[in-house]
Amino acid sequence: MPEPPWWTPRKTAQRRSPLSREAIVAAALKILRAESIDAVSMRRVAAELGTGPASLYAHVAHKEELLELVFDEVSGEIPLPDPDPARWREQLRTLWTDSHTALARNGDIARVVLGRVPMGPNALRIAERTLEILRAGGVPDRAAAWAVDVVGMYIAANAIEGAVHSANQKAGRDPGEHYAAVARHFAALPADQFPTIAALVPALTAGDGDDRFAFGLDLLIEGLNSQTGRIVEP
Amino acid sequence: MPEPPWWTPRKTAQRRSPLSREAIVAAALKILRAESIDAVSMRRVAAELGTGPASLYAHVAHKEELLELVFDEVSGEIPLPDPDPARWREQLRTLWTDSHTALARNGDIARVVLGRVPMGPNALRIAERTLEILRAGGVPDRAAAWAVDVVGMYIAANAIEGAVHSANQKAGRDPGEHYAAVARHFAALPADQFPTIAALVPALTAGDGDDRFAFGLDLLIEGLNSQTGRIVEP
DNA sequence: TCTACTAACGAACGCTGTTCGTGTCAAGTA
DNA sequence: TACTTGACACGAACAGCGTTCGTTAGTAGA
Repeated sequence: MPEPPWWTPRKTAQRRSPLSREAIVAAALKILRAESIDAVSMRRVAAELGTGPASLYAHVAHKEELLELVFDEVSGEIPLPDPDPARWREQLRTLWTDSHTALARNGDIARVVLGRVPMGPNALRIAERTLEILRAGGVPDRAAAWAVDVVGMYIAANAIEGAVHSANQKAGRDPGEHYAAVARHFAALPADQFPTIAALVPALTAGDGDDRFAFGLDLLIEGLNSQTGRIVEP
Repeated sequence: MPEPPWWTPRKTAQRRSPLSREAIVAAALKILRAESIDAVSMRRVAAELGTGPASLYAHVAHKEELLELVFDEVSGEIPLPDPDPARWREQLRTLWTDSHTALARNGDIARVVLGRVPMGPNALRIAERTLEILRAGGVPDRAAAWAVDVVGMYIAANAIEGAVHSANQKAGRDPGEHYAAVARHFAALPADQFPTIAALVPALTAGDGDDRFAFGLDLLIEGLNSQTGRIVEP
């Protein structure tokens, strides 16, 4: 029975792609790695999966929730050491450096964690292990608890800095040239107002992001070490 | 001489408002303080000045440049101490705490500085003074230079965290209830996988943002103190 | 008085996150 | 086997975004 030609023809009954939360997170992570967190829009993720933006909202409440899921996925890449009381400082340095590396490797993902306590399963596993190591090292409970927070922020801030840096590099802007321009600008500042900056230009432009991260991390760990065994009155 | 009626009549020759970079920055800062950095759009700023968004681009290159100008304006609020070698640690704590306070008082402005070295005149004045104090305290050049970077990141990350927190508070969401929910969630975690988190719930939820900021700042200053006078081989 | 020039501006482009209503398929039930 | 129900994919739309283009208006200099 032929239908009237002005009737809308039925859609071709093509099999629907089985969309899932995992597939959406994977697509977002792919875009994040290839470009940046700004490139991760609901439309881009949907296009990556061959569908429209509205389809994602059946599996994910907001864009923010999606980004938190991506963050936890990235957190799963961080290797967890078994606590060894004799090597607690070394273990913390490794764990925190690995955390920084994992975040920095995945674009500006660290942006989503600032201002929000990450509570995904992988993030909690890391927090648990970190607290165990700190306690094994004799750091008092409250210092240990706050250290997780404080160091987490430090790691995130550094990862963002590193991500911006490598994004510039990827965009073809030469970071060496940038640093040289900064150094020139510092050296050209009025000597009567900025004598110390001018004198410290070599120190200010020395080292890369990883060196600076390690420096700050050592300060924090050294600070924690000086708290071991100390009784803190409430 | 009457013109053909289909010709467009001349606009009423009204006096134009004198737009300026300062006025634009002031308007942006006003919106930032009243709401958040997300509310600072070119359209909102223009509307605040009774004009359209295109008019701003004669005075400011991008939105980013505008935000950097706003950041430097905020940096100008931070009081600068005169270096006193005997009190260098106390002076650093004051300067850095004041920096944190100034940023936290102005919404999420700290967001603009992550991934970017602030080089406005006020930011440079702070860096200069900070380096002077560090040197007066006997901190080696490279450690002093990197400390400015490292502590700056720490301050910015904390200010963002604090801003998100007070934004939630302003939006009517009770932060106490939020913390209680977090504590309940921690306590409800499977005890075999997360014994330490469960045991440390009181410590994990103790203190407010300022307490935690001060704790981390003390770790950093203590770490710097342990570097004074130490010769670092290149 | 006429001419350059600068700044203000209206309109538009292509993008964003999110919602609504519709459409379609698959499983459950009579 | 026929029918209902529920879940979910999806097109279209909304209001907002940063930025650019071409035009217009007011002013300073010749």
